[in-house]
Amino acid sequence: MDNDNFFNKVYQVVELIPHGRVTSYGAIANYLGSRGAARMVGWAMNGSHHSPNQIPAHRVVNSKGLLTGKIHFGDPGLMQKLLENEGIEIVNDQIIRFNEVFWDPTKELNEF
DNA sequence: ACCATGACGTTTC
DNA sequence: CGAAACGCCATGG
Repeated sequence: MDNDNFFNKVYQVVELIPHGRVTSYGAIANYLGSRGAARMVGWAMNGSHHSPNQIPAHRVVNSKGLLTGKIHFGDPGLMQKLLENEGIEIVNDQIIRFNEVFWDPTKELNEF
């Protein structure tokens, strides 16, 4: 049984993403302590289907705000639809005002 | 134990 | 500004 592994951390952070906000793989990886572990975040999302909870992976995009993982949703376009449903504008698979909807765990979750 | 892959990121040419 | 290469860490075979 795995609980405190890298994956679970990613799941937690992704589930903590507020409605109408998005984050990037690198941001999560950085929050986990691994700067270059962005790939692992994506890998974790790949196993998100294994998670007992629903992982809003559609709120996780790459640093460019591009919906790179939309293909893994089963049907491309679903990811964009979900994001648009939350008030996020997307054009050409790219998030508009990505800087405004960007939610950084290391910045938001990090209390000071 | 080693090699290959992966929904990325940063740096360099 | 655009494309390519390297780096990064973890999982799977």
